[in-house]
Amino acid sequence: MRITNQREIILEELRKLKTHPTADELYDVVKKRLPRISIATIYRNLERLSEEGMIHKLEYGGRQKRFDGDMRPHCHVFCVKCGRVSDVETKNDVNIMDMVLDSKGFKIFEGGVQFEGLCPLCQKGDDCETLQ
Amino acid sequence: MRITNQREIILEELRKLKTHPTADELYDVVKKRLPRISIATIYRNLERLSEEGMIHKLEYGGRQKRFDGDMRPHCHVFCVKCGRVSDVETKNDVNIMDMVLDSKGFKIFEGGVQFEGLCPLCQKGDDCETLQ
DNA sequence: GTATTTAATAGTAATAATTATCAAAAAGGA
DNA sequence: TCCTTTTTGATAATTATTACTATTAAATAC
Ligand SMILES: [Mn+2]
Ligand SMILES: [Mn+2]
Ligand SMILES: [Zn+2]
Ligand SMILES: [Zn+2]
Repeated sequence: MRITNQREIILEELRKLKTHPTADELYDVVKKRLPRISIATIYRNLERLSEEGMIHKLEYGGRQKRFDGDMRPHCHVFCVKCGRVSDVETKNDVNIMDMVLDSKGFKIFEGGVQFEGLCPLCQKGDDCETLQ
Repeated sequence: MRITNQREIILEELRKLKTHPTADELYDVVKKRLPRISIATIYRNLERLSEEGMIHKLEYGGRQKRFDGDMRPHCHVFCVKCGRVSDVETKNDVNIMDMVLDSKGFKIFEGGVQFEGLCPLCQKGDDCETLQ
């Protein structure tokens, strides 16, 4: 995979963020360094980088995918109201993959615990849906 | 909640299916019994039934929502290629909620294990994306 | 039983997120 | 440098979902 300037900066900015941004949220950040970048380039590269195993694509509830530059294994919680995602610190004494008894023919290569909840903002009753 | 004919048949057909159908997949099934039903009625009722806790809405970010008429607690695996969802049988000896050490201000009310993998069709290399 | 109110439906328009397309530019050799 | 391949920016197209609205059906009041 070629390391273009766009690709490098997208990865760099994603890694800086601890917010698990959506494509358009990351677009807003990257635009500050590359004002002429296209949203399509963001989508394309996030897809590509996750294929290459350099970032995580988070397909949790909510209508938008989110992305994570932190490749260390860890759990997430997502807000069922606004879709925000946060890391969760957990005890590390369970091997999830060992729990499977029957996967109905699916080849499983990843398993993780996901929590659902309300983010601090949504707990306050803020209508933060639109900020998502 | 009124029990209309449409609502009843949507619930009935969803419960028959073990496939975790999308709204449009269920639409195709229900149409056989109610040829004049609207896709909007399917969406509306699936939303309503899940609000009432009668069915599960399975949300995978950036993908079509899927629905499950089986309310017994169980785990799912979804195919990262085509989005199909299947039940996973698991050992039932872990209390996920006890694993949390720090949820960064999120109020957590549910936690579950979710698996990612490839469905039997996608393993064969079938381009089943369109059949989804 | 008929009138009035309320909820649900079908059909379709609007919206939001993502993906596809394509000509131009950039990257990486030979 | 010249040639080939990859990537990009701009935008069109698609997909999934939600919103809207006139009509119909159900429930309740009279
Ligand atoms: Mn994370
Ligand atoms: Mn299920
Ligand atoms: Zn929230
Ligand atoms: Zn598949």
